[in-house]
Amino acid sequence: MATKQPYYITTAIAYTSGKPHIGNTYEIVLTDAIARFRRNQGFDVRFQTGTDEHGQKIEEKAAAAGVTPQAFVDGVAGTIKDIWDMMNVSYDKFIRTTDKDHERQVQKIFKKLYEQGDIYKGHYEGMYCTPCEAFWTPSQLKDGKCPDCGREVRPAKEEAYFFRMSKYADRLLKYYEEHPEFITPVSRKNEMVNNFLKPGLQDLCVSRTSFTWGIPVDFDPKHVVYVWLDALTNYITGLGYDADGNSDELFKKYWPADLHVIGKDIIRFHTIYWPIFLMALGVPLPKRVFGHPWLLTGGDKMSKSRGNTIYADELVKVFGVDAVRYFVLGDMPFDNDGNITWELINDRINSDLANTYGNLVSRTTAMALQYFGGELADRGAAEPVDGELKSMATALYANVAAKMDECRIADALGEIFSFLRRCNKYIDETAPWVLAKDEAKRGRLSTVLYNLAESIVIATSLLQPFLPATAEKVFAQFGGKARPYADLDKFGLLPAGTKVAPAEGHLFVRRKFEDVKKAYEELHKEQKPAPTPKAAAESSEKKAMEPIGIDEFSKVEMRIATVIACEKVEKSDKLLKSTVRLGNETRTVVSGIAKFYTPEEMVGKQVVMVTNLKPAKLRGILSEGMILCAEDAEGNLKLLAPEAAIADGSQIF
RNA sequence: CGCGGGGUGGAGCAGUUCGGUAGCUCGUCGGGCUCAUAACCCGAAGGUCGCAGGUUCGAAUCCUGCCCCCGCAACCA
Repeated sequence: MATKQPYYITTAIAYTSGKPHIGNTYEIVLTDAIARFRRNQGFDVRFQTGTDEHGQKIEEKAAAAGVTPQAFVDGVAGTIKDIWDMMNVSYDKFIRTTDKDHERQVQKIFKKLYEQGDIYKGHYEGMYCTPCEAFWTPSQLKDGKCPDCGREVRPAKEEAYFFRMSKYADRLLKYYEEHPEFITPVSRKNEMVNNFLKPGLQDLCVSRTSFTWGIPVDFDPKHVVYVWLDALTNYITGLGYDADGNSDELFKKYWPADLHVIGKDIIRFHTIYWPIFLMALGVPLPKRVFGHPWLLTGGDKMSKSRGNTIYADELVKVFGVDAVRYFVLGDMPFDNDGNITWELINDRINSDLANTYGNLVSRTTAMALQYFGGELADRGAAEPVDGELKSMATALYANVAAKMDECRIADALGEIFSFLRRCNKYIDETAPWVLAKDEAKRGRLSTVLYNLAESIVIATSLLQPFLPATAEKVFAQFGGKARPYADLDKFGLLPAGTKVAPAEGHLFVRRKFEDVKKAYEELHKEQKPAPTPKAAAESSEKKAMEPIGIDEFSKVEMRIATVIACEKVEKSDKLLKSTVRLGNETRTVVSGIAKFYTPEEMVGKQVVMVTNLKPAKLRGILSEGMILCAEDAEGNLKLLAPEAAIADGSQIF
């Protein structure tokens, strides 16, 4: 191969609203493993990742933290990059949607699509309920009135730009048919076709006027470009795509992408909107989109409010980078969501990495050193038992590559570990410690150890994309070099006379779960009072608690109230509707505390209430205040109450 | 009837597209070995494949109905 074949692979860009958890981190590690594997196969790989930094949510978070949106995203993007780097991710480009050249291209793309008629100016249209601040379609109305509050609605419009999606639907369907591997796993394809394409594509809203933290539409600056046109185009702007036709060499070389790795939740955007945008731009479509499943904790989705979030850096502190990489890669099913808990990780690391792999390396090293001073040589004393080992070794690469081609990463690792187990069995079959007792069997003993070392080099070469740092350690012990993938179909390339070096400690340490638990608790003890300075997102959130003057505080009116009646809000699982007495006035308050208090418990309780909060309607009920609660790290809520009973309506200051 | 995913031995998962003896890893129990990280190797127990019908010579797999769990959406002032 004179020139290497290019291979362009990307992750979704991470949203900079906060510190990414292990589920987000999984995606980047997964992509890294594929990228490294392709490099080892001889592809000229370009691997791009980055951050998605615009949008209303970020604008709000930044405001809450008292910083500019730019300062906010700078902090979070830094945190994300730190985590990616910690995980030993070999990306070539880290793009941020606030990069100037990206922003400029998005504006150009928007304009181009507008000028050629794919984007048009329109408006949301519908029946508007002013108190609810919501649009309704005629079919949603109940007896011609707001389905939420039952009040009158009026026709209203809000200006926005739209992309004409339906125009390209037929071409997209044809592309699906001609490229059956485009959507991986294929089961998702039907979902897309049946749910979105067949019923007819709706035009997509591509601009907003309700917030400003975004890329302005240059010819109509009260609009900012809305999410997908901004975010998805990173894949081409990161290669230097130019809407006017002056694209960089990089773009010409690497586009179309070979693989977009994304979460299953955004498959729709990558397999419908993204290809359609590209068609409109006259740019070739990516070859494949892999929608990976999610990592759940104990079967539940990770979320901060649930308090079950697991972060990569915590896991790494306890287990090490490669062990964490191994777990997320090796234990994730292809099509269904995977499960991650501290106990599962520990079990997996102990049995696979420490027992099967680490111990294999360890015992082979020990015997080579003990019997031959570390010197390896195949003395030609082959026996029939060797055959099975060798044929499995030489077939391994093809099997692993086949799984990798299907994006079945866990299965690829499974192939390698089956082989490593076979190696352990080979030791038992050949019983080198028995051979060692008989001087006449010395040749055979040497051959057996040579075969083991050779097997370890082969397996480790294939493990390198998954466990890069570990692989380096093993190569350092066994001849210093990885085996080129082109040579993996041969057995016996390790030069005679290669010296096995003693190990520097164990590759992976076995741990009892109690010890892991202790380490975990230790970690959380430290973190609570003093957050690590590294967690930029968190520290910037803390900034929201900067000092305020008494004048600002006194704007908040808080009073004591007694709950005189309380019921669950129908069809909601978090809301309680309480009627409270505030001196000679009664009010209705809706609170999200149903998970922690029953209506019966509430009645008769004295609570602390914010009384001058703008009333808001929740689930159709007007809430005239806010009952104060304290929240712990797990998201549990406890009501605040006066230390002793006091008259309703009493002021708090 | 808002949308979607799922229910397979104690745990985590394959298998379901194109029906044909239910498979893997871990755990448990018994045995072997001692080079090795109480590791390794062999063997065993353990499942009416959520429930009920149906199609079929035959269903985890196809059809119908139902139950349960989870995610999204709405709601967390």
